[in-house]
Amino acid sequence: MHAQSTSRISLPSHSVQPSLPTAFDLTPLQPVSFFPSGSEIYAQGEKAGAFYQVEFGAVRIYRLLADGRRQISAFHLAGETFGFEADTTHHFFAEAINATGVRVFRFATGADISGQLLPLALKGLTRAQEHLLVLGRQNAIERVAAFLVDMAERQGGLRQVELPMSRMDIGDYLGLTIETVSRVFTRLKDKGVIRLLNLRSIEIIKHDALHAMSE
Amino acid sequence: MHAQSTSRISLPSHSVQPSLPTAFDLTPLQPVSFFPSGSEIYAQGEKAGAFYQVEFGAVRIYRLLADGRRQISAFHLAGETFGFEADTTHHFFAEAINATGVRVFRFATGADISGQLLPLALKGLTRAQEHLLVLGRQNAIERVAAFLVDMAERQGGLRQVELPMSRMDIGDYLGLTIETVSRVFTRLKDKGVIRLLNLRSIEIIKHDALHAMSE
DNA sequence: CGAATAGTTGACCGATGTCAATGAAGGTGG
DNA sequence: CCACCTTCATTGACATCGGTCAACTATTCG
Repeated sequence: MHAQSTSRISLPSHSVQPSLPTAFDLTPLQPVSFFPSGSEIYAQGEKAGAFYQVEFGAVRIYRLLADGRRQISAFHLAGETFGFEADTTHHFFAEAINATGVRVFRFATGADISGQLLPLALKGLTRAQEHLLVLGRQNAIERVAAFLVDMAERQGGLRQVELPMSRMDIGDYLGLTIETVSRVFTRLKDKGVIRLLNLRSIEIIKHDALHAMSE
Repeated sequence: MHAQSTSRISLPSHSVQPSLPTAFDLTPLQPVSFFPSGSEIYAQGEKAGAFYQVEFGAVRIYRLLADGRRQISAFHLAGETFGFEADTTHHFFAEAINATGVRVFRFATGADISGQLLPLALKGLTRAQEHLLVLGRQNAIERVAAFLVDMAERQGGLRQVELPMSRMDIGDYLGLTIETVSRVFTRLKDKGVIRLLNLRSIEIIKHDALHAMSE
């Protein structure tokens, strides 16, 4: 299920806002690796030694329990960076949710890139800690509302929000089952808070109400 | 409820294992600030500009929802470091759980300490992401078992484990109520997996069983 | 020693999970 | 381009785990 990380493809027409303060000079102009839908970018236990920036598409980061229960700790959209680890081993799985282009930055051992990596790591830490509040203390409606607000903000705050991931992915991110996610979507629709344009995109009708629900 | 961060106290007799690879040369020999039980070390919204190393005692990091629900994202024990933020503002509260001594490292704006901070941030990130799995996908017994295993490991893997925090703190860390935490402790005791020596310390009788429960 | 605080236990309830049936959407081959 | 099939999502009935409320017990601190 490994992606062919050799193929070079041209950049997509829609621009990607750079999340990095300055261009990385350690490895200039990395080629973009293409990962088909569902393919693995790296696996738990593998040797780490690079980080990754999404050019287009979307990525899920997750962990598994022995019996198959899955927790998605993060989604990464275009422009976002992931894959750095505390030691030289990956502690999580990374998979392409859709057809996804990823720029891989390998770093030579010894090269000091902590200045560039630290803000990214701290951002990720804050994000993870905020997600802990959602999983630990919010009910199903609040979780879904928080998720939709977050996705909307990361897409520029537009009314229409694209959800590149399945209901199962959303459930595994929010600590819910697909049935509960589906029921909450229906409730939000019935309340007139959102509209379901199709399975993978929604329109936020009452932004304030949604924001209030997410606490 | 602010602690007097001026008082200097002598180091405790029991040694503190350093979690920092090398001594921080930016601000050598920081005094230790003392925080009485329950006092605030910093608050959400406050200006950040330092990080903190626990000398003795224990610290809780948490966030609140508007209605008072609390999620503790981390406990920090002797030797551990906390308090760095993605921007110049604290996003969480930090409180002393018990009488606690903290070494405060202020950094001048501009000073590049990313080399020292990055490994700490990455460790925290991995910890937070692993905690997401617990909150998102594990039931009450598994959560408490995982908590006890973690506390035991952080205290050197001894049979006897000190729990410096209250049942309420444990509940707010694990996304459970105090009643559920208490019931799980009782069940683990009845199964002969642990013994309750007193309210704040337990003995692990069947370490393998406990580890298996935590998945 | 007594009051206040923290923890335990029990009865009951409700939110969310489980299991199952139905419906919608997307991909593939004719 | 359409029909079929597979996959994904929705909806309903029911079960269960953990929360809520309340009473009781233990511990700590003045």
